[in-house]
This record gives sequence, structure tokens and C-alpha cells, in this order.
Amino acid sequence: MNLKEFSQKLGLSPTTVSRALNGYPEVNERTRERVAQEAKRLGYSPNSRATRLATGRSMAIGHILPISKEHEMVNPVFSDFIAGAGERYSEAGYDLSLSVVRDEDEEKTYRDLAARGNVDGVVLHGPKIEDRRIRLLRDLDLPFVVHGRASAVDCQYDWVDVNNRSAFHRATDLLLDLGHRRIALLNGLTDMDFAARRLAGYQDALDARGIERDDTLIASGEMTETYGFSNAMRMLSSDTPPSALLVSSIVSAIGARRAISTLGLQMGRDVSVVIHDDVLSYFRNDGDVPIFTATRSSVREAGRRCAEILLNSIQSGKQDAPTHVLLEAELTIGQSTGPAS
Amino acid sequence: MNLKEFSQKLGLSPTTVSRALNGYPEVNERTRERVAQEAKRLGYSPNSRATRLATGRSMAIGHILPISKEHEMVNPVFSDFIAGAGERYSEAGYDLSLSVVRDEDEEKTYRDLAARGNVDGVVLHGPKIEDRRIRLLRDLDLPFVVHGRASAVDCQYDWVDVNNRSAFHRATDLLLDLGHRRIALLNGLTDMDFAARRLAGYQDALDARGIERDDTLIASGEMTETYGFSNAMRMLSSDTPPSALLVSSIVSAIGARRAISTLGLQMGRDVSVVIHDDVLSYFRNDGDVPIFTATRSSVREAGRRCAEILLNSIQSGKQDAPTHVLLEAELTIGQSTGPAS
DNA sequence: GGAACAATCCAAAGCGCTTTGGATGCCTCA
DNA sequence: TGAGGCATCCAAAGCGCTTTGGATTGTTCC
Repeated sequence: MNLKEFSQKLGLSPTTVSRALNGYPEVNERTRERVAQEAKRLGYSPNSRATRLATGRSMAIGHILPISKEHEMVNPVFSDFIAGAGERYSEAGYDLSLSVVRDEDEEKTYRDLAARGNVDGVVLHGPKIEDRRIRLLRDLDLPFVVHGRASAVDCQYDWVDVNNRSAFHRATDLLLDLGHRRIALLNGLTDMDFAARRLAGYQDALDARGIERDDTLIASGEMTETYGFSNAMRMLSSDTPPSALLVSSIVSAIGARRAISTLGLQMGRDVSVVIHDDVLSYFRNDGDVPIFTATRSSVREAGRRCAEILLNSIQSGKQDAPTHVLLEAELTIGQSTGPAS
Repeated sequence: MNLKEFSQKLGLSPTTVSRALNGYPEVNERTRERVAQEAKRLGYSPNSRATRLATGRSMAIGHILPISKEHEMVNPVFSDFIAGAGERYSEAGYDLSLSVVRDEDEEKTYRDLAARGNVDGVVLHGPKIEDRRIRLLRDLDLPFVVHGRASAVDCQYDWVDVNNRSAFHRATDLLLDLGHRRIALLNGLTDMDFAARRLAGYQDALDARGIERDDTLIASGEMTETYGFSNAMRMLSSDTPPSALLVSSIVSAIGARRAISTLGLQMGRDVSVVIHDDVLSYFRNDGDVPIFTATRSSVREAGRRCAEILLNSIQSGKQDAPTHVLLEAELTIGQSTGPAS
């Protein structure tokens, strides 16, 4: 049923019905209620395609999930982030439009979304240190918010980020306080901004104690279980093994733990491990004493915050000062750390 | 720029331009090429909102991600499934529209998607044994495909499923062949269809050897790491512990492995473990000798197949015989199984 | 040379909403 | 009593495409 038919059944004009349903003041409250009731009774709801054309808004937020043909990896935090953001979108009546594209097509996809008006805004995931996408989105005049930051990009934009630098500074400090001197860092890919900041935090802590950094203790790569396993194996079985590992993701930490027990060592006694915990829903690191000592910050919460900021900037027609949210990670002591022997 | 302006610049009518861009035969090839070139040069692409209204198609497939307020869980296979399906959607020019809703709102959301015409079809995730959503979708006349099946629903529908029953039959058989007699099953939630089928497969194998099932060896729940850990702990530290575990998810198996090593046991020697492996991208269970012996079936591939079936049924106006795809899981021997001692 | 036909293009009518710019009726107040 | 104001409703013009039903031109064939 469309508006015309529905309004005829009510003996009203389409105009009035439309206004009644959309909360405009020009319509009598009794009329509005009657319209609402009849709409429910007869099962009328406005066709979204028509609404979108008429209003010029898409009522959708775009997310791009780039797939690299080599690894075919999906970022494990993606689904939890999406869950957080999507929750807000639903509340606000927005759709979440997900484009799964080969990573080399990502920029093209943004252009396309903008040109065809598929979405009213986008969330940018996984910014690199120098991220071209940010300028692109600004030039396309498509509202966006970045989950993370891009250190080498100097234009203004909204972002939500964890304070990775301070988190890893504190994590490293903790290990140093426990007497560890050879601390390995299993980090994300080097061109990722978050990885650079985590490295900087780690470096800060070493610098503050005058400890020289040993580059053989630093690994970077996609944070899979295998990555954690193989790097921990390699480092721990070297002549000068680390006594502690700082691992950028709980997934890789699982791999590191596997390496530790494969080598007949015990985590928390022979090797200490501190992780960054994004609070993935199927990998809860909680309980009375969490498995892993961790810097913790919920990626789902980050999703919510991103959504809020973006929806605001879309609805307000934006162009206020840019919004920045810097979430502080919480450092929790778990079973995976202990004094250096 | 809109079609009217663009066609004026070309000295053609909107009709011709539209037809040229959409591949209709009534337009001269030279004209078509000129239109295509100019569109690229001037950056014209048709407004998708208008196209969607005019054609009456949404060019979007809906997926619902229900969030239970208690656990706030996101199914870990979700993102990989989405990645597989989304790939196909992109190729076909369809959007993936993701609705994140509280689980009690799921049916309402389907009704809404159908009534407002937000999507041309939906994928149904995680069917329960008796799943009301299937009838609902049929009644709503919204094309859909189910990832999985619902044993107790007798209407016809398209589905893509893994042969869970035979997979778990074979997995159990393998353990029986190795001499294990007390085999625990860490299964999914009891009302899930896949869990019922896996249990049936397990039962089949026991029956074939005349082994009585011990219900204390069967657990069901949401397949988190913690779930795997605590159930494995409980069972393995009982008076009559199992000598082998059959675990429905790699995530829970990680937890089970943690329990095994916490108890000072060794996986593959003291306790055998067989898992079902959905081939999650960040948790690859491969390599020369995989960590876990597993029945393996790629959930991403399932996503692709679902997408293909759904797009076909939408484009063909459907109502052929329903399409069923039953994927056979591949049984791979890894390091986690060995003879019963 | 004109009928028949194909190839090519176009004008205009949708698609189902929103929104502008009134119209109508009723009340108030001098 | 009639002008002014308010509350309530409506007709019609978009939004930017697609698609139907011609119109026009050029070609072919007897």
C-alpha cells in the first residue's frame, strides 16, 4: 500500500498523512493519532526508496571492509566495532551499508558512494600513518569519522581513538617495574597508525629508563594467531630471548601463549605477557583475575562513539570544530605477568 | 550533476543517455561510447536513490545481526561470512545492509525491511531447530536464503549448510578408532539447529559401536573461549574424565586447550581434541600439520554461496524448486589427536 | 518512387514520497 | 459584523531516474 491509497482510506490528503507520520506541527493531534493507529492497523509504512529520493538523504552510513587478495583477512575487531556503531544507527533510523571490496578498490568505492549518493557519511577504519583516504573523503565532501588517527595527515577531521601511546607506555613501564629488561613487542603492520603510536609508547618507556631498544625484539604484521605463535617462538628460542612480550592483540597473544607452552615455559612465571585487549565479545579477558594482563579499551564502545559523532555531524550539517575523542585504556593485572627471574 | 544536465551537455535526451548507460540496444554503439566517455570525464553517475525509486528495486541485501543484551555477543563467524557474501554483492552491484538490533526486535526488523522496501532480500543467520523467522519471511514474501537449516520447519526454502551430522559422525569415529571411549562434546546452544545435527552425528557414531552416551560429557552454550575453558576444566578434572573432546568451534577449542595445559596435561597425548573449523581468517588452523584435528568448512565460502543463490532467486523472480547446498566438511588430522592411553 | 522496415532518438508519464504555497473554516476582538 | 489570525488541511510541484509509446530519419526492395 502506498501513501495515496492509505490517505484515501483515511479520507485525508497525502500531505496531511505524511505530516502526521513525520511529526510536523500543522496537524491536529487527534488526526495524528488516528493516522498512526490506522497505519499500524493496515500495515502502512512509507516506502524508503521514495522517502530517500524526496528528502535527498540516504539514511545510511557506509563502512568499507577491504579484503586483501593475499591474506583474505578480516580484521577481528571489525565485527565488534560494527556491532557498537550499528546499534546507534538503528536507534537513529539509519542503515549500515557495508561494502566488501578488494583493497585496491577502496578509494574508487568511496568515490562511487559519494557520487551516487548511496550513503550520508562513512566511517574510516584502520587509518595508516599517511592515509590518502582522509583527504579524499574531505575532497568528496562526504561526512566521515575516523576510527583511529593518521599522524601524517594534517587536515582537520573527526576521530575516535584509543590513547595507544600512553597505554603502551604504561604497559612497558609495568614490565620494567617487574624487572624485565628484554621486552619484545609484537606489533601490528608498520604502516598502521596505531602500531606507530604503540611503538612510540614503548619507546618512551624505554627512553625514560635509558634502555636501548633492540630491534630484534620487535615484530610487525597482521595480528593473527599464527603471527603471535611464530614470532614468539622465534624470539623465545633465540640465544638472548626476551623475558616479556607486549602483544598488540589478544588473538596474537593466544598464539604467543601457544608458543610459550610449546617451549615448555609457563606464562606469568617464565615469560610475562601484556596485551592490548579490544574486548572482543567471544574472547573475554575478564573474570576475577584475567588471563592476560592488559591495556583494555572496548572497540564496541569506540564504534558507538564514532556513530554518534558522525550522526551528529550529518544532522547538524556539520562544520563546527572537529570532534576528537581520545579513550584511555585501562590497565588490568592478570595472570600473565610476574617478576623477571 | 544530474541526468538532465548531463544529457544537455551531450546534446542528447535523458532517455538516450539512460539507455546508453544501461546497455539497452536502442542506442547506437558510437553514441553509447561517447556517453560513457563523457560520463567518466565529467564525473556523472546516476543518483542511486532515484534509480532505486524508478526501478522499484533496492539493490541491497539485508543481514540482521542480533545482539542479546545479556552476553552482547557477536557470532565470531559473522564477519567472515559477511566477507564472503559481500564480495559477491559488490560484484553484482548490490549493497549489503546490516541491521544491528536487539534480538527481541529481530522479527520486527524483518517486517520493517519488507514493508519499507529497504532490501530486495535477506540472509537468515543461525537458524534454530524451530525457527519462526522462516515462516515469517515466507509470509512477508521477501526473498531469502538460510545459512543453515531448521529441522522442524517444513516449508520450502533455499539454504546453504554444512553437513554437520556427517562431519561430527566422522570426527567421533576418528576418536573411537583411536581407542577413545569417553568423548566429550562441547556443543553450541541446544536450540540451534547446527548443534542438534552435530549431536546427532556424535550419537550416530556412538550408536554404531553400541556405546552408551554419557550426558555429563555433553555441554552446550555460546562458543566463547571461556565456555571452552570452563567446561573442559570441569570435565577433565572430574573423577571419570573424558579422554577426548569434540569442540564445536575453534574459539572454544582455544579455551579447552588452555584448560588442558592448566591441568598440566598435553593436548594430543593426554587428551585428544577434534574441532569444527570454520576457517576464520584470523585463526587459521593450517600449516603442514594443523594444530587441531578438524572437520573443516569455510564459512566464507558459505557466504559466497548464499549470496549467489539469493541474487539468483531475486534476479530470476524466483519460484523454481528451492536450492539446497550441502557442503561436506573436510576432515584433517592435526597435532591434537592421538591414541587413547 | 514510395511502401515497409529498421535504427535511432525523444517527450512525457510514471516511481512514492516530501514540501511549498495556498485554501478553508473557525475563533477572536474591536 | 467583518478584519485578522490561527489551526487544519490540501493541490501540485518537485526529487532524478526509468520506461512506454511514439517520432524521425535512413535504408531496402519491388
